[in-house]
Amino acid sequence: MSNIRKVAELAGVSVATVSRTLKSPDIVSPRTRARVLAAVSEADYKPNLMAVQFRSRRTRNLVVLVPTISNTFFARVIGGIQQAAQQQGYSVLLCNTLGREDAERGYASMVTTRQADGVIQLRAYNPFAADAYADTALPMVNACEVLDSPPCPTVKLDNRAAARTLTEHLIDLGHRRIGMIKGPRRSPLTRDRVAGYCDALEAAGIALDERLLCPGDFTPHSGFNAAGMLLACDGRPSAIFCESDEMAIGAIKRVKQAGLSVPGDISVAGFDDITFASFSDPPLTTIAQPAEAFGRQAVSLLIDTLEGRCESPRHVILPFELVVRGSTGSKP
Amino acid sequence: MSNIRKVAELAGVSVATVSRTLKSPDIVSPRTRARVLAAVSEADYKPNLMAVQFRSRRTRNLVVLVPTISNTFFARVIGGIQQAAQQQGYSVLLCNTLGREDAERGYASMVTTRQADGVIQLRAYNPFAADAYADTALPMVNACEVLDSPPCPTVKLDNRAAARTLTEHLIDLGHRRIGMIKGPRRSPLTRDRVAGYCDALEAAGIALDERLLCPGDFTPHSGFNAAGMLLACDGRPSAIFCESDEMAIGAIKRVKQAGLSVPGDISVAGFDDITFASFSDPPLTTIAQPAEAFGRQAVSLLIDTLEGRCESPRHVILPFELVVRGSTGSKP
DNA sequence: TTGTAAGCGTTATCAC
DNA sequence: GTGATAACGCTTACAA
Repeated sequence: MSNIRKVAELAGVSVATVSRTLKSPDIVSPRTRARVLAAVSEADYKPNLMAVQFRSRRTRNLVVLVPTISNTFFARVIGGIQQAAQQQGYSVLLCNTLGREDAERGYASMVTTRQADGVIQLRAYNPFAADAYADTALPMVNACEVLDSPPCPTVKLDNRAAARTLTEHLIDLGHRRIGMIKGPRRSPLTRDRVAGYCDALEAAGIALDERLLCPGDFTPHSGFNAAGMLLACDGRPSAIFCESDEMAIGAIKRVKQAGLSVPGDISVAGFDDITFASFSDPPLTTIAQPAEAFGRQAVSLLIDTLEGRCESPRHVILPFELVVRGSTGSKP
Repeated sequence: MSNIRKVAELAGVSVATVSRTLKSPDIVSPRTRARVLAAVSEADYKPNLMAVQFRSRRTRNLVVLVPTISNTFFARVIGGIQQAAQQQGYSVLLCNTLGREDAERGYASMVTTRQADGVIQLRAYNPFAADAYADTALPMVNACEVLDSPPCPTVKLDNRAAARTLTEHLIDLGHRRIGMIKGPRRSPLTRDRVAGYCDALEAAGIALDERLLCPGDFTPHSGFNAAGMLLACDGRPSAIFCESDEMAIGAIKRVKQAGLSVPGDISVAGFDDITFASFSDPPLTTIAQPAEAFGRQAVSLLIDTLEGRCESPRHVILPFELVVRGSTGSKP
């Protein structure tokens, strides 16, 4: 493998001149520059980034922690992250954590061991040891999910308003008993969405029935199971609001399996607007989020933090949109 | 940030001793070891991996190039990769290429610039410059898709046999006009599967009708469109074999939209057995692949290549399984 | 404008 | 068993 020394020999200059030619071509004389560039291409020289990074003490790598990459919503967020990172000269190291905290910690430690400069988290969990960054800014940004503590820059949806909007849509269709398939209990995101759901009920004068709130884990299977619970419950709901499209797809399967029709007997709504939402039968009513924008904003926030430019807003709220398709209809 | 020198001072030993204590604890005296370890924890010392990698000239990072991470089949392959890599002390840098060759090249160049040791490709494309590794083994392994040239270790399915099995299943159900929604034309994977489809037709004495072969790009949308072509074709098929579950889900939507039932009027089969396959309505008949095994095998093959242990098999063929669900039925 | 040389943090090779 | 030191490939004062 050719290194800078070989190129220097080949061009008959010092290694410093080679380095300068490549970093700031305008400060070397045209003649030298030409000779060096010729030598570079003759030797097919590629700077050893391991050495460059080692010397400059930064990697320009960003770690992205994703709970499940096989969700098209997250995939779109990641697309936005990769695009923005590339534009700003950063690489992305993607980690599919599958919710395993040890995996998250392992990847986050790439920052403490200097393999990456910062972390973008798509889940509410702090992968760093409690006291590691007590004095300095945590090199981390949260997107999609919010993190209560420690405080770090965040880009999120107004989940409470979105959940309220979706619930109001169901109420407008005449539904009074509306089930909700939530995310995991301790998730701040779920907390906000449940609050929005409650807001809508209260505004419509509908009493909250705790039995209509079932927890899930965002997978189709959990949606399927939770829908089974709701169907079995005494005074079953005529509509179900799922906190993710994947759970909604599972819920629809369960409802059909019970011999009921969607939305004829029961309306089902989702959240995220994944690709399969419009291929579901019936197509899903859902909340669309600007996924790519999540990614781009997260990258900006993180790079601002890393490079000490913190005048930018620390919290970004992105807009949502209610997408009405065929899975919701008037109360029978 | 604390470095090895600080720890050495703190423990009153040389940096060499600190390094030895951490790398091979048994060659330092118990007393020294205890002192050093105390200093390590007091200073909260973490070795700077950038320096370690620089010195050892290996990163123990593997780049994984995935066409679309939002496919649950690929997500499972990646799960297998991450698990195997971690066991062998490697980290995974995941790249969602979205089919963009510049992105693939960009990530593959992490190998030439020494940011990673090797590449696992889940697509048939050589991201390295033509002549870069003329003499030495390409630090790359192909999984799922095969690559015709240059030759590199591969882990794949017997796609021809799998396609033949699936086609025979449809023939056994009485179908004679069987449409096929293929992948991109130039894909070796598609070539093999089309060959298996032809094998089955030929064995059953059914003439090949080129009009029943429609290309797609593995997305639900392309399946939807291709199914539209097949429905419009003169002498429309009574069964459609899709080269991916995602396309099958799109095809089912299109068939239903035409007022036809699946499998009542038209049977539809997929390939991959993604999560949504069993949540589709009707649930998909498909070919299940041992996704995690693909990942694990690819990692073994790559690490064998990187570490010069090449006695292991260069090509691994994994088994498939026909999963019959509700989307295929007897010819009406 | 160019060359010399120090230094980034670690590990390996020598001595002792 | 331990310490001094060179080396990895690059960048950047500083000197010429």
